[in-house]
Amino acid sequence: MENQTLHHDPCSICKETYCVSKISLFSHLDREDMTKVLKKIDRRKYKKGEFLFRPGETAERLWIVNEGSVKVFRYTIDGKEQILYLLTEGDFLGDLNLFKENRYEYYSSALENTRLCTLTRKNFQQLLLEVPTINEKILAYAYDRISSLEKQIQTVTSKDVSFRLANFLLHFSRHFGIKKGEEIEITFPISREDIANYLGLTRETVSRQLSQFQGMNLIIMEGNKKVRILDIEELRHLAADA
Amino acid sequence: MENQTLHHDPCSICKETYCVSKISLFSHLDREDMTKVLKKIDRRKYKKGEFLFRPGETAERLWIVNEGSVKVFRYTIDGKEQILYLLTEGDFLGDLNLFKENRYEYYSSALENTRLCTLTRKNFQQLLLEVPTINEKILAYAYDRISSLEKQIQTVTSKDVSFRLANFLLHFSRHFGIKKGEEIEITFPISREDIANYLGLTRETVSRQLSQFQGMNLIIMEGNKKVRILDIEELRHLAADA
DNA sequence: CGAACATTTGACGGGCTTCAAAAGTCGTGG
DNA sequence: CCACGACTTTTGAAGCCCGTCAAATGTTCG
Repeated sequence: MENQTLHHDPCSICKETYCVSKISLFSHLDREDMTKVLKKIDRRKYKKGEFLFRPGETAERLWIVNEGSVKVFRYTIDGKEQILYLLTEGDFLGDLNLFKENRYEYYSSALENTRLCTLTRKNFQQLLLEVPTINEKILAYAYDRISSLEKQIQTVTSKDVSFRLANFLLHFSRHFGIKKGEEIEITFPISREDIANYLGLTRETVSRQLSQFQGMNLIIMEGNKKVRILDIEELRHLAADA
Repeated sequence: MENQTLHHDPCSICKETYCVSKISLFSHLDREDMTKVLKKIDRRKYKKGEFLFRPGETAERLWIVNEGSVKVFRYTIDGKEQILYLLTEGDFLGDLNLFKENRYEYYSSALENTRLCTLTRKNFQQLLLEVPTINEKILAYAYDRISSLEKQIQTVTSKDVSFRLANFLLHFSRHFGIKKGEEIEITFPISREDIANYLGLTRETVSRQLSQFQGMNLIIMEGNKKVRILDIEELRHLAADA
């Protein structure tokens, strides 16, 4: 057996650094700086449906998704959920809130059982002083987030449901897709209703459009959480994704 | 006459610093730093309809609207304009593009005859070194822009046209509104079609909803570019604006 | 295995889009 | 300053698509 070094299991080290090394904010750091970050981190577990925070609570933490997924949402005037962000492994949340004293304006809850790494405001600010390169990363991230919101606006203002849903499927296939031969298999952490709330539609409409995609041989649905993409070219075409 | 100091007209100084002092990026600067900025600025005029830039052009400038207004937009798959930003006096554009080497992904054109102040990439980067406080302002600005995009998503995903348009009118009354007694008078730089493209609707729908607002005695329309708001309370109510 | 929950499917109604035409507005040149 | 033409806006009518409500089917998890 290769157990000689079990007391020094590389995997335990690996796991320790895990949430830190996989987010873009920190992934460029060397071993030494990485350790500085690690020491400041709290680990938390949330069960499916539990809230990370609610509107009005003071924003005090940087949240990093280590395992699982999380949604960020508000309610529209007609009482429907509007999902703004879907976060998965390596995504983070709350960084910009730490540059001002302020309160959350939306809800966040776990979509499945989820592990998070968090940094308090104090620790985060201290870190910025110790490792100034993180500042640049934050600006780059803000820029990405703006681009993605701009894209989401373009998606949700479109009247065309197939366009919206095709965009959604492509977006998710990049995050969750696993290539299996010609096909791409996606396992969603979210329900039809969540998809609908993300796209500003109803669950029935999402359901109908997915069935139609299946009828067109673009996808095959397996159970409620799995989709196999058969014809990604045609899906790209529908999504006007060049 | 009060012409003794005409050779030293305070207004000419005022005008020189104008575009610089009125944008949030620079408004906190002292006289000395302000002068550093001023020296680097180019002034440009654009006629109504002229393009500031188009997709694919390299992003090389920070744009500041000194007088007039500008729209930033893309086209949807069905060939309709989707307006992302409407900028007026004191707004600026292109700052985040200067942190990366990149190209514009949208169009920008003048909505009326417009004066702009611009800074080249080189001058902007030099300025950041000379006046580091500007960095913080940029992050604060990015945060605001994210908030406003999030709000726009909430607006455009709403099915309710009166909600969307009420939000739009309130948004504009803050920028363009002039209080006249009980009323607020707004002079739009944009057409009905532009409003529609901003809200993801058609010009007919916007037209009909404005007529309905007029019928409800919330507004009075005068010509095509002027609206007087009679009952801002009810408009706020419709916009779910607390 | 069964109950709670999620998804699918169908039928219907309403509101926005589309197409079309009329009315209004704006700018230009005489 | 007025008149004309181009353009924008308004209004009307019809059609389609999504939302809503309801019921059936499927799925998940204790």
